[in-house]
Amino acid sequence: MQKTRFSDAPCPVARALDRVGEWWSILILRDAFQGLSRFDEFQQSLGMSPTLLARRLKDLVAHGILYKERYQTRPARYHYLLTERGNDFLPVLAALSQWGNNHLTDGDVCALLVDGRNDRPIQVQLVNRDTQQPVPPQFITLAPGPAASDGIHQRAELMRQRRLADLPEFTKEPS
Amino acid sequence: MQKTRFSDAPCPVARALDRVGEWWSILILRDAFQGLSRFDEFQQSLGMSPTLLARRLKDLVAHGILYKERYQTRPARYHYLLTERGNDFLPVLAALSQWGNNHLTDGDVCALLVDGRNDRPIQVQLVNRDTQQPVPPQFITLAPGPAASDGIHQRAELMRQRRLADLPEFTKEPS
DNA sequence: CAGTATCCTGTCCGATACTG
DNA sequence: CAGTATCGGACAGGATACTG
Repeated sequence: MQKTRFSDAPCPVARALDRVGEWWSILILRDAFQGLSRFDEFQQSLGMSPTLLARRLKDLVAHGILYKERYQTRPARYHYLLTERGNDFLPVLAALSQWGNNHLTDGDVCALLVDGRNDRPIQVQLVNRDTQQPVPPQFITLAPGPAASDGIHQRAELMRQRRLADLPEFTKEPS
Repeated sequence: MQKTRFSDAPCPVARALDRVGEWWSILILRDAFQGLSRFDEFQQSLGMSPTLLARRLKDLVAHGILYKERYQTRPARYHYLLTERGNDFLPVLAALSQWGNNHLTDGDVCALLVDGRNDRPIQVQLVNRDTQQPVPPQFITLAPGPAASDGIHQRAELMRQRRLADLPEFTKEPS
């Protein structure tokens, strides 16, 4: 809305960051997935100023990630709910949460992904779209698509060769 | 390093954002996964000022996501490679990329996830960790872990009930 | 309850210039 | 090539007060 730094970038990652790149936006979405919907619920949970919260909510609504709905007429009460686009954001949150839990906590895990039907833990995984078979991360490349520039194509090809040829290089740790 | 806004937050998402919350950090990682490693490669690809790039690289190294290595002695040449922690970040990038491609492009897909062994497209999926079976997103809840507060537990339980009881609510689109 | 209106500050970031 | 030094602007974000 007010900022358009990467909104016209061809890269989907950059475009995504243009929509949800602000810290608070992602934390708001996290809370939305945990069931929060009202203005004051977000404010209390996140401890942010109403001004900024209003700004972030407005942006998320403008980008079609949340939508605002009046759920009560007298007095008027609103809540913010996830659109389909917003719901589709869950895997990002899941991946972020999984990474955070694996690498950034000291054993005090505080948020887990579970299947609400049976409380089984969930894991993010990368799978072959056709076969549904899991693919080890070291084989995956962020390949450029049709809209990418030539330079990117060359880089990507080089990277793929490297990863396939010399896998140990990519699992090596700093000395 | 210089900022510690959420570094002590119990939520893994918040902690993750504390490490890679800056726009450029994620874009640097994206490029790292595409094979870039040298300072000037990043700079040229991202078009950012050397000052800022140095700062971001330093942060990523400090957080153990990249590591700096001299690959040539005379003259000294360095490159930045992904640590294991950095490599584990791929699912996040994948999820972000998938979301961006599905929702934020006008058909001009520019980056795809593929299995480098056979060029098959990759998809991010949420699966049951034990059975490896895919779980539909609407059943997934971001449940609080042991370290979460009571309030969060209550919210989460409420959310789970809502999602399980009234699924249509969560797939509804704005009028 | 659900925000808006202001004011202020930190810092993210850009641009340019310079060094081993 | 691989950065550091410095300056300045824009804006995210904080704090407080106020309204329907």
